[in-house]
Amino acid sequence: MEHRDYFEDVYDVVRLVPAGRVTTYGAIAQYLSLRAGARMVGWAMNAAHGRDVPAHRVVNRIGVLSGKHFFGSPTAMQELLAAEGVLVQDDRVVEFRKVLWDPTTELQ
DNA sequence: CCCCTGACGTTGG
DNA sequence: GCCAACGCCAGGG
Repeated sequence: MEHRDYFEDVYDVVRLVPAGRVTTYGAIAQYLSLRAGARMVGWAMNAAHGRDVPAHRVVNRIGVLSGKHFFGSPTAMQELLAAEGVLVQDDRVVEFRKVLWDPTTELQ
């Protein structure tokens, strides 16, 4: 992958996540070989507001909705996921392992 | 320039 | 599985 603005690279990957599936900050960082790491993927998402990016499909490594605070209401992220068939309970994605979509293994 | 704080993750105990 | 310590880079104070 090129050394273009990596924020854009992150957004491109997030846009590839199918509805009904979720991915993680770390998986994206690994797929793009970002030396910066998962933390900067989170930073990129921070700047993704208003952009055409399905940010609700990105959760942390154990399936927790760590970014829900950055959505309009406390339940907005969960509702967006539920509308796509991804159930959330106690801020955690139900059956996380099954709905996880890892670009490194899915995009070949 | 130093210190702290993150939409994070790995490692070691 | 839980917790603490780091590593990571960008911004803010």
